[in-house]
Amino acid sequence: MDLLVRARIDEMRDALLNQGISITRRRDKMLQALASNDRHPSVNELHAEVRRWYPSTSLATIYNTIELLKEAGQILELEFSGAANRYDGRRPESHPHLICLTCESIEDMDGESTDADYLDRLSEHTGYRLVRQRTDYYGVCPLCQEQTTAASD
Amino acid sequence: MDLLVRARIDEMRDALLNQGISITRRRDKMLQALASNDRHPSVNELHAEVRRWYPSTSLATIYNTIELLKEAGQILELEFSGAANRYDGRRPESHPHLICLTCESIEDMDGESTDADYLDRLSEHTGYRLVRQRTDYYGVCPLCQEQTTAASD
DNA sequence: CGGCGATTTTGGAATCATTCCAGACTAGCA
DNA sequence: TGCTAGTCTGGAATGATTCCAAAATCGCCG
Repeated sequence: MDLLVRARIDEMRDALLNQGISITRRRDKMLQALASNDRHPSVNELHAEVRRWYPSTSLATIYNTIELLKEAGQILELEFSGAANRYDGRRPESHPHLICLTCESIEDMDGESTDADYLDRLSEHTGYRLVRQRTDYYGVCPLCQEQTTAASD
Repeated sequence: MDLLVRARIDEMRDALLNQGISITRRRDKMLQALASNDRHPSVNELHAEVRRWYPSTSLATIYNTIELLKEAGQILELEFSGAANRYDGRRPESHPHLICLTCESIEDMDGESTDADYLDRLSEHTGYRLVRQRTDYYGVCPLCQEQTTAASD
């Protein structure tokens, strides 16, 4: 397994333990699923993955674990109204994404994450006590562009 | 009525007419509601507003009109998964918002909107054909901070 | 004015992600 | 083995959004 993935899993594990939350088998599988998947999985995808090992796992457990991870600041939630939310467990700090409106793929964009300093400065300026940022770009990914072009020939 | 509001209503009206969409009485009220409300109303709030004039108006009509406005590029939709979507009919181009996690208020942030040039340059760089951007900052607004402080005394 | 076809609107049902909850289960420990 | 706290399940509840067929309305022409 990728060293970075393993490191990330440990990071999440430690963060949960620090909050007095135990790492059950299902939770552990979920951390693995999150750390090793860079496609920003939905709850259903995580559910399917954990089920491969523990078939009795219910959806509620996935939602529950996501809640715990959010409280520990170890997961980034991308909200959508029409479709299911998507999650980034690899980089929990705010960072920009490229979202394809056609195939619903989501990928991390180059560029650094928003750091606390920046939010602090902006908090000063706006009067808000800012805690996170969301920056996403919507469009059509290269692959979907190709397929559209091909289809119209 | 504010001149800018009136101008904005005309702008939306023209955009719809250009697409061959007629301005019915309900749609007209909805344009007024959108142009004169800077709180980023939800569908329910728009519904309530239009109902003040046409009490029989159904929710479906509001959703329907929003769809038309989206197609005409005349409204900005802010999606949320837990809560209702919110709409900005005053500035339909992508621009950043300040969102209060406590009272759910949303306000426009100072600063210019994302212009097409910027998206074009980023499209070049990423390979995506980008059409819009979402940038929002989440935190606690000044008013809610006050109230928290007061309550803890 | 009266009727006609096209568009709009209604109201209720359907969908679907998410949340809630009560009861069943499990792990760790005495 | 039995206890307790924490976990998990399965299903029901919630709520925003979408869908759809029937009713209402509009613009237009005779």
